[in-house]
Amino acid sequence: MIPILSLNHRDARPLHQQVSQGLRQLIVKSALKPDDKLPGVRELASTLAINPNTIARAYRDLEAEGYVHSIAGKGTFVSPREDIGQQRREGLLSQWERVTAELLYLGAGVEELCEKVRAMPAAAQEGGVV
Amino acid sequence: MIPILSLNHRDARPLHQQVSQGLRQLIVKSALKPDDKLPGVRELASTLAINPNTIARAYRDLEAEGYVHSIAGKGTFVSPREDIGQQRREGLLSQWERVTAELLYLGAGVEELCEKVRAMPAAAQEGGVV
Amino acid sequence: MIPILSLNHRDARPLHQQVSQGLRQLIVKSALKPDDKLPGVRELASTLAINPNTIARAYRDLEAEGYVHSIAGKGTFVSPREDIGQQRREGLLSQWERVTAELLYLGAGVEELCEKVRAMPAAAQEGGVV
Amino acid sequence: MIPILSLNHRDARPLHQQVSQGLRQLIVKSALKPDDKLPGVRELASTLAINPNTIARAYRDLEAEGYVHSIAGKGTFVSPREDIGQQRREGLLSQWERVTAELLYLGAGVEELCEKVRAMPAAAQEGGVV
DNA sequence: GTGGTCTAGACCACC
DNA sequence: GTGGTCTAGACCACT
Repeated sequence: MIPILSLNHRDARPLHQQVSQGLRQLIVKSALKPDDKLPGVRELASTLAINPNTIARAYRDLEAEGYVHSIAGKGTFVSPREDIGQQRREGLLSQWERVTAELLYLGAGVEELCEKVRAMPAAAQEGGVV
Repeated sequence: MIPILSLNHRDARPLHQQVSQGLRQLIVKSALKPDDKLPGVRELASTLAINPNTIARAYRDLEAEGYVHSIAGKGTFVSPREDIGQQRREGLLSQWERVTAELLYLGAGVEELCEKVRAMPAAAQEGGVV
Repeated sequence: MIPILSLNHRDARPLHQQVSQGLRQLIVKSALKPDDKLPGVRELASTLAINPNTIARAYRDLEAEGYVHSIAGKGTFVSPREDIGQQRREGLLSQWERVTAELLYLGAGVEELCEKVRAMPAAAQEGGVV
Repeated sequence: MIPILSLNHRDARPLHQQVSQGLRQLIVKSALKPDDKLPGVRELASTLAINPNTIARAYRDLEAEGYVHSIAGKGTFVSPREDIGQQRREGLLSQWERVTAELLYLGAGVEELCEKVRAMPAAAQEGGVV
């Protein structure tokens, strides 16, 4: 029982998106590493007390992005970083540029943001890249 | 022919959101400066070939965020930076942290991102004040 | 037959505002408590004999203020007090000061108003917790 | 040149409402006392650099409420408090109760509000009631 | 001519 | 069945 997800039933976003984003963050922060097995659809569904269809939808979306891959009869596993689609990379980058530009407009300092970037990967790399 | 927005009808995001985001970016990049007048609701609607109500919704949302202010009978105008609500600032920052973490995981270099940040405000200020 | 709202079609204020204000008052007076479900958009619309879009607009505005939160596919629910934005608090206070000053000018007694204030929360709490 | 009004051209409210509210506040705070003459329509219009029709509309609304009275050929004058319509009194009181209830719900203290009420009339009464 | 409101009716995603 | 989106078209108030 490695992965812990918290659902916010008062969040406007659909549940399947909350699930997929939560798992994505666990992967990104290396709490789930390549080849780790995700909990089964029914198992996770009962843990979170929601419909299995919702979990399945989340897994399907993550698979389309390249974050995980399913093997029939065995389960769903974290994929290596290299499998993540270029499409997602590009989308993320343009989103990042939009958000960063807005933050700067709103008065965030250039160095302030840079420091935040530098402080971030420490945690991720710990358990990530050897 | 001041503001150019491109809509993608195949995009999953609602049209009104694409419109508001596009305008927000124009403001953030100083292509639209405080007190500038936005195109009229009907005018922009016919330019983009969508319903005026959709534009009105976008304007209303931007107004709630503090990016613009509408005056019945006169038009919709860009507001000064200071009017933008604290709520939006906070939401943006957490979004930025999520996206940045994911980009780093996907192989983006810390210095690469920092350089992008540094290069950004230059462009914004250039396009603005000349 | 939980929530009762009365609309005045001769009132100068727009319908969606009458609806949102009415619901806000029900929340403030604890007739609707956190996590309570508001009537569905179509349901309330047919009860009040107005268009569902108008109700949706009211719900959306209340959501922006933090009074309620909507979940697609489930419904609209009362949010906890803490979710209400600081912006609204500030606006209310300045409005309260204007109105109070005018009432005092019109002959309302200081102690008379104070007594009203003191008498108020009692009613709210009584109707709430029993 | 007694009365000073500041218009906010970025305010969403129509100009005539800003004018009438501004004048009402001046009366309420005894900056304008009964029988004082308001500036002429054209005079105030040129002072504020707006259309005379807008001023005329504001004066007309204030007259309907009983705050002022116009004498053809002479001008517009502040009326005694007694002339202010019962209708407005009632409207104000119900508005005050709504706003007060909401402030209490949002955490304002009973005594905090009472103190504000007590601190208020000091300024008003100075030049007001003998 | 401007934004704001309201109606009527349709379609979609979510659960 | 829920809320969300979008369209089409009408009317109003403000400047």
